[in-house]
Amino acid sequence: MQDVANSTADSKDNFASQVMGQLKQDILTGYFKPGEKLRMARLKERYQVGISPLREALSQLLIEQLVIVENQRGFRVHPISKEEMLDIYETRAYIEALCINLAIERGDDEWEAGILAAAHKMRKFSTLLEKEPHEWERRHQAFHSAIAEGCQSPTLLHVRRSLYEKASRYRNLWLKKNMLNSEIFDANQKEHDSLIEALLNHDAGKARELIREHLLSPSRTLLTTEGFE
Amino acid sequence: MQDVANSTADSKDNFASQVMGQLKQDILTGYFKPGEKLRMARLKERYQVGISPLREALSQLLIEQLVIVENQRGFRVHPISKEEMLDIYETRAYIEALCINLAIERGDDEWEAGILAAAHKMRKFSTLLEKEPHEWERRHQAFHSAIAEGCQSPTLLHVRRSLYEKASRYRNLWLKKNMLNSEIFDANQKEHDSLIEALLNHDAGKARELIREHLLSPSRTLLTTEGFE
DNA sequence: AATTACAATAATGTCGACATTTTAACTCTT
DNA sequence: AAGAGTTAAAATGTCGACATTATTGTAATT
Repeated sequence: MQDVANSTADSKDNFASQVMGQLKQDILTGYFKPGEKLRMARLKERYQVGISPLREALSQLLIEQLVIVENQRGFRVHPISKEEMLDIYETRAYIEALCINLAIERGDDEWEAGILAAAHKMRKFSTLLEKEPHEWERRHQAFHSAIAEGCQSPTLLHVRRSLYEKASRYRNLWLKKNMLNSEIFDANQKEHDSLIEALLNHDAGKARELIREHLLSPSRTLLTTEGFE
Repeated sequence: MQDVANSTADSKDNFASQVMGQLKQDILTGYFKPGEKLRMARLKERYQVGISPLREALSQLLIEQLVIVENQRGFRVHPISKEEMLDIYETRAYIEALCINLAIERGDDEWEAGILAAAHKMRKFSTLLEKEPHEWERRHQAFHSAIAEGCQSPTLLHVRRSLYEKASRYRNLWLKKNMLNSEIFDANQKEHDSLIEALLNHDAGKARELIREHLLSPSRTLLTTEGFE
């Protein structure tokens, strides 16, 4: 609940916070390409702010490892690599499995209800997948978040969110290739159903196995995609 | 290896990076108390830099959740609480157990050698514990890092490091109370020995159990300490 | 005496300007 | 024509200054 300030840039926040949200989106969605130089003059013009808030925003993204900096040579978008992708996805799988494990231990009726509600909203939108992929991805993420939040650990959920964002750039590459592939999409839906079943049955072992496969299969597809190294 | 810039403030780095390291230390060691207001004039004087690098450094610590910000009301040191402490320690225990699990799977002879070397340096220093507690804590941390690095996952190790830093403020409270308690200290040493034994035997279950106890027992002691809420 | 209204004081967030370093372009030499 | 050395242009990192907002202190009213 403490991260809500990042998701929607409230006008009450300072420029740095607002710019940091927009800049993060621009990096995650690929408007700024991996490795690309982030020239101050261009950023100033795009976000309509001075240098100070820009540098503050970039300093934050530096910690989140979405940009890199070289002294006197400015900022660049953090490069992508197969090695980093595999490492992020692998770690994410472990963290997500951990969240689910704890959620099954600690989750109550409200938790289960939240999952079913989120799953419903996601399914209802599946016909609009091609028209509004962004909104679909949002609901997909909300579904998985509803599951993970059952662990009730702000610290662990913060780690999870950070890894999700780092993985976003890679997933967006995957989405561009596989979004319209209905075979893959249907298989994905089935995986969600199986996962829900395992969760409601409190079958932690099965749930861990399913989430691992669900998260890692895109990374295997991405390995064969061009645009790395 | 990519985080090395943070540990020692190289003169090649810009002011923001250097100040961020010093400020982080000052927060972790308690020079700036939890909840304390961080007035710009004071920070300017202490670190001998202008406002711009200061705000960049604070922006980074904001993401690391070591400071908080309220619009037009400046920065404060992130407050501490029993709830946060328990959550951080609990999460840390899971992450550390995960690192150890993977390290036992993936670790080679060099990994085992590194652990024994770090353990030796730590033991050799145990007689100087009272004179130079800071150096002892450094070696203690190096020992545990040597173990965890066997997981060979930069992403997971980054998460681990971040949690270690967040926990530092709480551990420093603990150290002030229990550093000179030789009974606790000796028990600690024994826990290290048992852990090493389990690691060399590739007994993942036992190692997980030991590290969990090793990490969580200080948090239980801290629960009874004054200075919270 | 306590509370509200108001004034003065202080602190923050942002911008523009300056010095320094990097990058690009150009000339000259072999 | 290719490469090294030099010069011009551009970009970065830092500081001081300004407008805006919060905080403190004081006076007036009930």
